[in-house]
Amino acid sequence: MQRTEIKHLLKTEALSQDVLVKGWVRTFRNTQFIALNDGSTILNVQVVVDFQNTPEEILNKIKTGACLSVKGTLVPSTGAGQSVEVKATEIIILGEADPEAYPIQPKKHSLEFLRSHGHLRMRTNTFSAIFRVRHAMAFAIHQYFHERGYFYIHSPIITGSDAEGAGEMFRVTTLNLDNPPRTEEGKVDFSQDFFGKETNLTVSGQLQGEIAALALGKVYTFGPTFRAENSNTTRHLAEFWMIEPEVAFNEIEDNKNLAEDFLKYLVRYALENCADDIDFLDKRLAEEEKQKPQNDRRAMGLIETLRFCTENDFARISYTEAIQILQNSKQYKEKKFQYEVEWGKDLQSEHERFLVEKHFKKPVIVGDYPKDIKAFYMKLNPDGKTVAAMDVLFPGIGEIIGGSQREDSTEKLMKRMDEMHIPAHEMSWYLDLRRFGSAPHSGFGLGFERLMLFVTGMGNIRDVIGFPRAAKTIEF
RNA sequence: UCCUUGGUAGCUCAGUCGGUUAGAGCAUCUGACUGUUAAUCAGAGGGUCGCUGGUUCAAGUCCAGCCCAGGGAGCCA
Repeated sequence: MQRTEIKHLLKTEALSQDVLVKGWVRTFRNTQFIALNDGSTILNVQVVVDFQNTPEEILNKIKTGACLSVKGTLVPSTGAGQSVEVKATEIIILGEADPEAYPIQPKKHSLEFLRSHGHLRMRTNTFSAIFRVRHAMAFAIHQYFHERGYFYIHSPIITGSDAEGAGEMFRVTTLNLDNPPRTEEGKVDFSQDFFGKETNLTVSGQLQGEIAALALGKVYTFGPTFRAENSNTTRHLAEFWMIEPEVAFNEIEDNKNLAEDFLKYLVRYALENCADDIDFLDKRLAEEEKQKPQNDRRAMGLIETLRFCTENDFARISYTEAIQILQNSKQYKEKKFQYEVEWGKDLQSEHERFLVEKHFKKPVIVGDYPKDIKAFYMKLNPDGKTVAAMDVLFPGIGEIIGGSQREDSTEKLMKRMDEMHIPAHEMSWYLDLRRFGSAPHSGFGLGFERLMLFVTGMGNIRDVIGFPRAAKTIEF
């Protein structure tokens, strides 16, 4: 007999037909009612046990976490919580779960506790919901770009370029670290390493994306990204997934339009395609918020926040305007900001949060940053002081997207590289993109897990990736 | 890396001014009940108080160092 997935079973008309379901016990109530879940949906199916005619040794093994195969008939439920249920005729224990030893019991567990039992946490409602949504978001990303004629580019994981300038890198080597070969000056001789030079894990697929965009027009990458920063926060990982579209002929405004349309599409996709899971996560968040003091609570619930995001235009301001808004704020005048607000200095988290959560109360795109606080490849504006950069700031998360129009003038790019001490000889291929058939082009990077934080309402980035890698954290 | 708050039963936490035998809820086990929705009721078992050292007649409680975790900051997506 074919197994029916619970997701489909719950939408089936109950006509006392024979069915086979398999799944894991969530709770066993009253020696009679099993809440069974098989991961296909957050919803459980209720299995009704004829306990008087079921052997004791089977009944004793129906415990939270145990895996069952159940044959029975699908009937309308007389109970209130569900429309259909399975009257069991045969129960087979596929895998026992000793309740004395199994850590996941039908009670509220803290996220920290579940994080420390990472191999079992996907069996909970919260985490199964998160990972179904994560799949849906990954799928929606490909669908969005595919429908619009973008090409998916596989940027390399190992890079020989050390000029990407996005933080600390993980070294890739096959050299014997106990006794590496040395040059005459006593330095490690990387010419004897596997690739014949120093290599690292990628910190960005952007530069390769630019190569592809200036040939194929519209491209994107979606892959793992590695940063060896010793950062210990709720929004940083050492290994994370990043989406980086890169588009020839797009100028900075086109880039902002793409970012806004893309994010709204993804959020709408989650609302439309993950309703049960989002609904659960909405309730979970509401429960969690209840525990907090009144003025620490979010202004809106999860679903409300997501709808709001899809229905309203993002605010768009320049860095210079942002500084003015901050300097005219009550907080600034009352010296409530810990860090200085001054043209030329980067916006701090507290400033970004003020703009998004207090002033505009919606997503904000900040553009035209001072050139000195941004990367060398960003296009210099006519004022000679700012660059065509853009950061998309989201409530509760901060920077979810960072992007820019790229400098397409060989001369200006070389000047910037010189000023920022980036060795031109190592980047000749990058300069060639400007030297031959240069074109205006733009792109951005979206942190996949930061998107996941927003869509699921979770607070810690380690809870929206299956197997988090961070400083001093690597398991499984 | 810095700041900050924590570490007490399987989990979540309480533990007063340093003072007798370290408590509660949930989970677990046993029994009762049997159309329940994290079922309910009764009872039972369960502790290296993060680790090391110090102060003291006496330390879960005070002090120092270390380890681990949460939150915030920096860096960034």
